[in-house]
Amino acid sequence: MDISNILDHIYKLPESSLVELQNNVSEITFPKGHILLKANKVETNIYFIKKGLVRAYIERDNEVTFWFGKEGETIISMKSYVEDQPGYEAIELLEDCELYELKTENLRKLFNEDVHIANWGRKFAEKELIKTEERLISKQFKNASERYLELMKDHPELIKRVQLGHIASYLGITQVSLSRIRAELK
Amino acid sequence: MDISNILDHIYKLPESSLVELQNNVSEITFPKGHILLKANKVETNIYFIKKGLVRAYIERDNEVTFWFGKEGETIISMKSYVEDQPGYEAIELLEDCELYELKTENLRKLFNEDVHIANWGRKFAEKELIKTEERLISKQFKNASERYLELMKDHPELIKRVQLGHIASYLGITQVSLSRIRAELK
DNA sequence: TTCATTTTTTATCATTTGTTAAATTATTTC
DNA sequence: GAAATAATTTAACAAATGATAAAAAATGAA
Repeated sequence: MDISNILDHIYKLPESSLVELQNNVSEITFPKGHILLKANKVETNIYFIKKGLVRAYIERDNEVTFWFGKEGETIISMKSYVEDQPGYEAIELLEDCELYELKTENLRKLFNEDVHIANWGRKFAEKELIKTEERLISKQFKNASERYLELMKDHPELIKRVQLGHIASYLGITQVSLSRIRAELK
Repeated sequence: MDISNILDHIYKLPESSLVELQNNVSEITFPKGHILLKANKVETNIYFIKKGLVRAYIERDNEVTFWFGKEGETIISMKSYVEDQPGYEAIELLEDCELYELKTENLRKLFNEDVHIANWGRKFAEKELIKTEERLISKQFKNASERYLELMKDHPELIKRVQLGHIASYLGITQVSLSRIRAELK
């Protein structure tokens, strides 16, 4: 997936602003298993996924995956990006990845200089917010089995590309529970 | 809580932009019990709470409260605001309220004209996003009793101002379960 | 292919949360 | 303040999910 498509898909930018943003982006690749981002560190970049699959997770006694990112999506440590503070999450590459890298510092400059890019940044946060809000509500309304069916419906490819342990923790249940749910659906 | 404090607290605005925003805001009051916003309707305003307390909820067979707003906070139907589509939530006033009203249409104009206001809007969405993300993670990590303790710690005043049925549904459990949890904590 | 390792499933029992109904306590209205 | 109404707690049982362990299946490496 091309960088201009990714940027434009978030919010339609005038050509000059799009070019300005693209000028600050560089390409980089990492192998499967690479830890792109460690917890408790301020991350100074954001990334757009050209190709591949990643997960964001938090480690305590257990390890909880709370986000998957695939082609076209943005990898961002919200705490770093918004508050310049260390984030709680780590990012692991689940497949070999081709990424576009953008320095947060440069993006901030563009936010202050270009009203279109500022609105692009606003739209990005707003869309992420709606997605997160919908997940929260889904968690409040639905039991584990309903949430699994919802995920199968909305993101069938994830089930194929990601191992069940990660899916289970994303759904907020144990792997054993997910296995049981799958067995009951047969 | 004064409107300039509320606006400024989200993101420090230059005086001229602050005035510009304030010029589009009017005051309005509603009594306790008033339904400010109905589900499945495009809401054309956003509100800032000068005084009072509200909740956002969704109705299905049961009724689930997923947000409380108090002094200084912003009442917004994200679906309406971001996508111009009917929202799923209703907003009920839990106390008599004094609100500041701002037409989404006017705000959108300002976003396109004033880079500071665009960044103000960006910061607003980003901060809401972090709050929502933290709630989602709390839901994924903690059991009901831990979530109740967390709420008591972070928002002790809510427990006093809101009846337990609403608190319970906010926490994602039944009122009976919350009662049991409270009994066990004694 | 074969062996070793990892992932997924199955089974059993424990714990948490849900459901329903009734009892108690608090609040509102007259 | 008394009666009516609403909110909260308690109790008993049901359902969902967690924890642990072992078996089965899938994957990867030599």
